[in-house]
Amino acid sequence: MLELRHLRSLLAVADLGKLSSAAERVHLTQSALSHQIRVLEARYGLTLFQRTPRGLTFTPAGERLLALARTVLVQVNDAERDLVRLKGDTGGELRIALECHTCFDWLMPVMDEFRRRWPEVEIDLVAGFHSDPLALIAEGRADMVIGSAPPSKRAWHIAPLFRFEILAVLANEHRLRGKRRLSAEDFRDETLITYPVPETRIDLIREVLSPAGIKPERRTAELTIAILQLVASRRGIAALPNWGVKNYVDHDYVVARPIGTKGLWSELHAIVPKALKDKPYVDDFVEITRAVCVRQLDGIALL
Amino acid sequence: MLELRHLRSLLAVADLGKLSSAAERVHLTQSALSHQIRVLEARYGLTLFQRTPRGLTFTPAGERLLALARTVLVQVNDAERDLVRLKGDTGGELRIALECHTCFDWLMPVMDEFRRRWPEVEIDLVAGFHSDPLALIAEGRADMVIGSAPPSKRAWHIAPLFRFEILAVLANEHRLRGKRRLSAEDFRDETLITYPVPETRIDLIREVLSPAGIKPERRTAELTIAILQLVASRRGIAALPNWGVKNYVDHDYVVARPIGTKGLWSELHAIVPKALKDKPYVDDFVEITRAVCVRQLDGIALL
DNA sequence: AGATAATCATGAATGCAATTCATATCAGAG
DNA sequence: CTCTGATATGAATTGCATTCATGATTATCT
Repeated sequence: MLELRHLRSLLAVADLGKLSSAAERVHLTQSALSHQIRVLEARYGLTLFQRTPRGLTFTPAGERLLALARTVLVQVNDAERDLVRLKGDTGGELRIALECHTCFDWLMPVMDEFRRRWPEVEIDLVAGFHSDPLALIAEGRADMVIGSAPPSKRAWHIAPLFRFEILAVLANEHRLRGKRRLSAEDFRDETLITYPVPETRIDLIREVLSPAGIKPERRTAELTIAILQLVASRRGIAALPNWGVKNYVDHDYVVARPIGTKGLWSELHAIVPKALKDKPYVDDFVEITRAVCVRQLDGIALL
Repeated sequence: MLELRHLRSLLAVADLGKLSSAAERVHLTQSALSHQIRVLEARYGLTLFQRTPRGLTFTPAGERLLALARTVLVQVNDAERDLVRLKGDTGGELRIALECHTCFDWLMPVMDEFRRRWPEVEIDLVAGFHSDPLALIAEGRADMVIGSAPPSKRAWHIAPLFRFEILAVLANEHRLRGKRRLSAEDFRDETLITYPVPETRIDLIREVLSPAGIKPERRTAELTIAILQLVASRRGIAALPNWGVKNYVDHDYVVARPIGTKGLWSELHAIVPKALKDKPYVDDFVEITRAVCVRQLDGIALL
């Protein structure tokens, strides 16, 4: 008998293309998923997937079930959200403080979807950037911080969002453009163009340059596009998320290079006070964020 | 985690109002259903039903889940039907022969729904009434007979539909109207108004009157409404299904009385040749019939 | 009232089916 | 030809839904 569990698995396979990754997402082993699919196929006497050594692709029958999964699972989620609402304790506010400027790029669609799902929750951005955004929570001026590494875990509830690579961005004619990847040394005589935040908040400086004892000139700009203009007109180098510059690189406006031998990676988390942890809309915000970002941000990896 | 099994149970409870009957329909024990519901309620921290000693009624939360069940399960059925279609072997014809005239009353909506679901199957009624409808199947002139008791079980596949009571129908001013129930003896000096079919096909005669050696006058009419007119104008007594006369009784056009001490009950089955048994649309036809009839025919009991 | 007949609830035992574990198999890349 | 990364498979295991046996509750009948 068909169960939602099957549909959830199907959706995971569709999203990730491979049994092993899909299995992880639904908290099963690859073997379990394989068995599950085999049972389904036997039940209907149909092949649902074409097996290839690089993953699974859906047959028409598989597609039909997948379509069912998509519509049904959305309805199930909607219903469960309504139940939470019926239970009360659902109103509230969610004032979000950002640790990094680039988050703006994806936050708007997330907030739109959130407002649709939780009309009775007041969601807002805390204006401006602060040296210690976590303090904003402590002071009661924010409810959630979206930012990097979790600090103590004791006082806060931390929901992992995703990982992304920070790339060095160069002008097309830059002297370093020939290099496959940049090292700390390469930054020595360059001007670094950043958002106007303290050095400790800039991963490149904190993780790479400071340890190497390198302290390049700095110049700041508020907007990503302004930073890119400065880079393109050869005023210096920037370090930006891969998904933030992809479009500009694709259009040959600038070039991007990994930093260090393994690349410079950064993680984003949603941090809320323990008291908010059980508010149902907090989990949902995280879920929406992950879904939206994985869909429209190229080159990120969910945590 | 919510599963379709839960939604199926919910739907059964909604339809039948009682755990024990609902349990039967989903092939579980009453206990299992009770546990299942308790798990659901615990999961959402909500009460889904108000318990009364005469059954369960839905709370708003329960209603919400029930609404989900209704939409989702329809979609699941549609999808599964599409899968069957994708597998092929789905075209065909379904020529139905009726054993009793009253079946017309519910057959049309059933056929409408069937055509919607199986557009590629040609469904038709075999015209006219025949003394031995099963012979029509043998002769290849029909694919399904809807009628009473299964004859041999060897040669045919039999799907039970429902049970209903046959009531004696009297004019409002009839001399027998004072009696709570009618016995065979009561028919002795009456005229029996029936459809124009052989005596052996009339349950009242076969089961009640013949055994008692009573042979009343007969008069026939083709249409139910014509029979009722004859009854109302005191030309005789008729014996008709409870659901067929309910409306007329409710409007005081005629009165209806049970026959014999236990009432006279009849069963309807769908009979198909073994060869057709595995055609997917045959099962679906039966399912549609049962669903439509239980919804719009008052006083029947599914078999 | 008291007994009766319905209903649902509950806890422990059970059993089955989904899952895991360990391993095989397969295809393509280097 | 091996190594890597994927799925498949069979047997063992386990988790959890289900059953069994009984209790609790409440309306109905006498």
